[in-house]
Amino acid sequence: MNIGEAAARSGVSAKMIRHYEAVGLVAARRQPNGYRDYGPAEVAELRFIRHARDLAFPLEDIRRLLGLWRDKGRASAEVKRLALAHVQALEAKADALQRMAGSLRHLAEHCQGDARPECPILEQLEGTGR
Amino acid sequence: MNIGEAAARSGVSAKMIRHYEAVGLVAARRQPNGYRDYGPAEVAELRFIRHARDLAFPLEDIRRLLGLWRDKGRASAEVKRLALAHVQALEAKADALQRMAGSLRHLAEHCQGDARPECPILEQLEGTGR
DNA sequence: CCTTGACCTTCCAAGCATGGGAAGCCCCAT
DNA sequence: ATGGGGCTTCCCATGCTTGGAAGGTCAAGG
Repeated sequence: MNIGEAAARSGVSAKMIRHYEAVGLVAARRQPNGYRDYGPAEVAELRFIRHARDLAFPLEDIRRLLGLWRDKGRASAEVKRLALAHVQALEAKADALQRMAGSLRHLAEHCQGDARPECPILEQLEGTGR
Repeated sequence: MNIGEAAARSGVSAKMIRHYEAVGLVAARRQPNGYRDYGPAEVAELRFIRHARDLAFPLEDIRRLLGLWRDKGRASAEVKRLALAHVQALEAKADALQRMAGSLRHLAEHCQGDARPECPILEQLEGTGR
């Protein structure tokens, strides 16, 4: 099948399918006319990538996950290790964002938000301290 | 003062100071020899930018915040509006990350993580659903 | 047979914010 | 005058995705 149908079936845009091929994630055969040719196996791999991206795995992680997935004799310990490391990264990021949101929200609560210029938010940003 | 000292005093790298100038955030006078020349006002603006970046404000928001900060007759309502919108964006991102971490952690908990190949994580990524 | 439109190909670029590095100029102390 | 450190500009890379331009390919219909 052509790239368009593979995109529709996998939920990965044609643009990204070409990109994943360029970075060596999913190889595609070629039809005589030069068009990329996909079978069910490739579509499944693309879907796998999409699901991994939905969990915000970076492409390098996905490369390893794909390798493990293809390897029927893999050790699930390896997969779990990757996954838990990623969970930690996600939680660290989420915490950082949550902290920023919290302190900014706190500042905003003390801002009148009217026509006058006084504003603790700007004062905080201005401050020399950290 | 030269860019190096402005960097040290503001906590913004010289690299980024030049970038902020290139995108029109903070203009710098020039010394006769072509070096950028900074005074306390510019250093304060750079510090302002750094603090805003510490709260993950995008540069476009910072551009507006800087404008409001310079405008002594601003309405704090405008600042508050910007801040709260950003808080929402931060919390949305944090929630998304937290959700991903949660579901991935859940999957990992059901993975034996031993030498055998069975792995619910890979099975989930493989799945056609969602 | 020829046109049209939908599909495919490649390459280039932007976006976000930051950092790394090269080539060359400027200034000061030795 | 020589060396070193700071300054200048310019290009490149990161990570992921999307956009467009210019052109080739194919099927349907006049």
